[in-house]
Amino acid sequence: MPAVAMSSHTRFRSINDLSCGACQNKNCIIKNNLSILEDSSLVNNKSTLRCKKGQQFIMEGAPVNGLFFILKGTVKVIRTGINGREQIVRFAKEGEIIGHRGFGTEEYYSIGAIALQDTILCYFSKEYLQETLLNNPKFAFDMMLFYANELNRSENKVKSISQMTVRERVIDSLLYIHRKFGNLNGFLNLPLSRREYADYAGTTEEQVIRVFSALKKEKLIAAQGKKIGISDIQLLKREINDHNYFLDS
DNA sequence: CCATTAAATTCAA
DNA sequence: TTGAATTTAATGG
Repeated sequence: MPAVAMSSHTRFRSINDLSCGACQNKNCIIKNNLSILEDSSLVNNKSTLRCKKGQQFIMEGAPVNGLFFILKGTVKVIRTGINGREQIVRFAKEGEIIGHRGFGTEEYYSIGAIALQDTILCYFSKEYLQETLLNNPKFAFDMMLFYANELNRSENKVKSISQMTVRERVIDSLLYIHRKFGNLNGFLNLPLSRREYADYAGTTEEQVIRVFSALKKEKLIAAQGKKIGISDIQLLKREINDHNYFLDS
């Protein structure tokens, strides 16, 4: 009789089969090209990694050997600043790529990545990726589109951090989370601490708390602990549009 | 920035 | 399922 802890939600679904063929992920570039890639050395040599919540699976400065795809869960990508301040570069969800330069000539990671929830990752080695990209134009094209989008988003973020006020940056962050992760029961479908909002918006935890309090008073958002609900998305959007910022991604 | 208090989450029995 | 322990939020100096 195996004494398994019942307290943790240990539901063993059919996640036993982690092969690309069994994957349900509609966003994954590899999954979407599986007709071409099936039985390729890339797919057959991938490895999977399970991360617990809060676990860091890419350390800044560690050597690069490949590329991670998220099979399940969410991840934050960070870069540590000069004073030890952690800047969240982006949040990533199922189907997205972590460690963008994993197949290039880069030798060491310039970013770190931490699981926000229990997460399953697929890991593809640099060698097989390079081989596959060289041989499959369609796959290479899809990858290029993904990278172009990321670059666009990253450039927008630079602008927002340098030109917007704290309040606008916090609102921008809320809208970004809403866009990307959507709502669940009227709350944003990704629980983040105020510190994480601060690290993403490029401000401090206190500032975020104060902006949240103001927004609550103005009935633009609702907050219960870590759960944030957006009450009036139109007004929020307008507030940053007036400062001539828009564009989705 | 830090200290205090209130509130929420986690953990283990 | 509960409540004690720990972490996180909120406020004011």
